[in-house]
Amino acid sequence: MVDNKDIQLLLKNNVSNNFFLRHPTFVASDLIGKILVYKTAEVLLAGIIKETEAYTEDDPASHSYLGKRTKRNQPMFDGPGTIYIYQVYGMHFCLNFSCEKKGVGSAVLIRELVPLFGLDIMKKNRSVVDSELTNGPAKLVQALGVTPSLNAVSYHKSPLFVTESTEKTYFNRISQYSRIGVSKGLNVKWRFRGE
DNA sequence: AGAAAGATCTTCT
DNA sequence: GAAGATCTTTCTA
Repeated sequence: MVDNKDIQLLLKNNVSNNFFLRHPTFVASDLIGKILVYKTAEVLLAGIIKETEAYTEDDPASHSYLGKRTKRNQPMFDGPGTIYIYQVYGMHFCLNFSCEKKGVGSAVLIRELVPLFGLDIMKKNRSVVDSELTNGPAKLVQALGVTPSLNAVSYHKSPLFVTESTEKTYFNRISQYSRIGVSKGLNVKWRFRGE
């Protein structure tokens, strides 16, 4: 938990332009412990990123496998930091940030947050107990009140962005696991989790 | 607590 | 027509 002064400080430490211009496994790992912020005229919400997954073009579990573009996955190719929000199972939405240079289809899925600021609004958006607010990719999207209207928006111009933590590392270590909910690509440990 | 089913949209076969 | 980067509710033990 942080107070108002802390959160204002956090807003000033945006990650650099080159942050997403790397292989998604590096980005996914480095995102652990950083702060995801959603700031609009109405709300200011933030959470510590706890779990992520990387997806690439040569990855059979990825929407961008073999570099194939579709109407849905286009934001994955639109340059580093482009927001990619897709719908899963017909009813939920998941948030990703595109990685690597424009034209390469890769991304990092945000899977879990530790709620940090704006808990009251998150609760209103989800009506569940605190521990269930943002512990899943579709849950955190709902808690933040993010909608697909942000899909394909560049991270630099969006109300949704990532900042450095002002504290030293929030987690003791980062563990790697196989990804969740996929039937292919289970040979790589591209799920990163702060413990 | 753990398993199963239901909700219902996009993509690929 | 089936499967999927999921979550919630309901059932069973």
